[in-house]
Amino acid sequence: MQQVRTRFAPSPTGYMHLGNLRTALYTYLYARRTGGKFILRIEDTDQEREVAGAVDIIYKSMKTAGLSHDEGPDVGGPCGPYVQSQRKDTYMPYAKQLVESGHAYYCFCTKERLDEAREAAEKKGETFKYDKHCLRLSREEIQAKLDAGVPYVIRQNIPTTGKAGFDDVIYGHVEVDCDTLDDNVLIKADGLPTYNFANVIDDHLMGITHVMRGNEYLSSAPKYNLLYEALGWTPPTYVHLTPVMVDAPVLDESGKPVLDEAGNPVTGKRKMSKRKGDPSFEDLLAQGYLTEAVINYLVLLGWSPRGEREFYTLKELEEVFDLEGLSKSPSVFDIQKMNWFNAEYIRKLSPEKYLELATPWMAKALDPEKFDFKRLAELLQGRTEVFSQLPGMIRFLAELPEFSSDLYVNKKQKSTLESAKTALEAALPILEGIGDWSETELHDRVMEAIPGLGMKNGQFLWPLRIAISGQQSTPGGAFEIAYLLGREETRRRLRLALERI
RNA sequence: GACCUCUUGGUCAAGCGGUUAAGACACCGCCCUUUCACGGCGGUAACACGGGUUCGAGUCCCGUAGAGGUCGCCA
Repeated sequence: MQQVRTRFAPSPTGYMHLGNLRTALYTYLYARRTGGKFILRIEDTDQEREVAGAVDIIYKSMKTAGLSHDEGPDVGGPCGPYVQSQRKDTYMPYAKQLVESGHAYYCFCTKERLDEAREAAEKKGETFKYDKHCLRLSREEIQAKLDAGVPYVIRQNIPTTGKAGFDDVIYGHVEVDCDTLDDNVLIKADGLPTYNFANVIDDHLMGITHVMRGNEYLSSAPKYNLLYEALGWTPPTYVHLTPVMVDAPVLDESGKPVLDEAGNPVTGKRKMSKRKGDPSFEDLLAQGYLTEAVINYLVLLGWSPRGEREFYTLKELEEVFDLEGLSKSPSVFDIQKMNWFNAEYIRKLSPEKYLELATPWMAKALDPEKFDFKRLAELLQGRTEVFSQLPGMIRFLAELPEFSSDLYVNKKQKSTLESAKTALEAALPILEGIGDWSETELHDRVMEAIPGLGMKNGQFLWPLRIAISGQQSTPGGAFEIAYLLGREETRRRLRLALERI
């Protein structure tokens, strides 16, 4: 059997879409699973949209995601160059070949003429289709214009009758009437190929066996197959992947949320889009998501291993990924499940690794000189969903927040304003009598004193924690918080609380 | 508008003619507990609709509706 060759062919936009990353992931996994080759190709035939440094971002994202390619611009390979703008000269001969065989033709129509025609069609409520105007030109007329240097494009000559179709692994056989298809531009006036042409030529020349890409290409795939036929080539196996969606508030033209009769924002599903504020892979990493978690979540968004297992490393995915598990319908990116995956991966980190990753985030809220980050990290690890939440969780240690006395009242802990006051009054001397300010000392001295006060543990400890933290929930109990704050600050906060209660 | 595609709980999804229609996230309740979280146990919640085919349909076929995509000298 022929060796599988897959390719990921992004155009350099300056960031890695989550949808693109997932496509890259599936493409990579399929190659690895089958023992094939994974190729990276840069599709930069649109000179006007060039973004500086964008190609480096692609390399970087692929690298951090762990998707290593066997061939590509940076690592080379037998089918190079792997950047389309550097392959400029390879396309024209094929275009000319198609012109010779009647599958393509020169077109000298100006943009103005086309725009007018497009507008006119639109006004009549019709779909614009190029009218094959230039197909009627004689050989001599064409040559004359060419010699005169009239700008031209080369268009695909699509039959006016019959059907065009292709087979897709996910969607099966798809077929359309040729007369619904437009004569695409193959070679632009600047001499560079369009995507429509370049992808066919390059996929063939690079020996791509499985074309995996977003299903926005589903409607144009029949045209590509026509090209393969015209060139006498065997089409690749197509795998059209569903888009990654988000369920987000619908915005009107001015960017304001659309409201329903009740005044609630209307939400709707749409494709994820960086431009509309949805996070890219880089954004997620910057917010403190772990790449392993992102990969794991993403791979299951649109693909199912059909078991109950849902935790996979990249290595493990390379063993089990298949095309059969790919889904047909779009999937909605759910940040809650993403967070859950992230939290699970964070819990699995070694304490050392966690401390290392959490330190910069903790330092945004606390002075590392003044707080025991190691202990804090131990308390925080099981409670971290996303690292960016950390500063907000620990800021109270640096500065006591304003809080209402209502916080002292807790039914389950049997804590009332009165019992809280009693507890705090009793707590002060106990804490002041502690010699070694450690968690065990704090724990032991306080716990042995509570029964003598005729109180329940919760009745005493709840208000104590509230008094020194000012928050309903904290990453740790009263003893941990007291330890982290230190003797002086704990005493200061306790006195303050007694004044205010 | 035309063409193509899709449709199982709020979300991700299993299911490939016979199941009490899995599992996960989220949500709710209980337990554990000095808070929250973790963990354990339990719960609410789905086959878009209408016709067929069949002894039997979430699974096959046809309509309808809804959703997505395409209709660029962008990719």
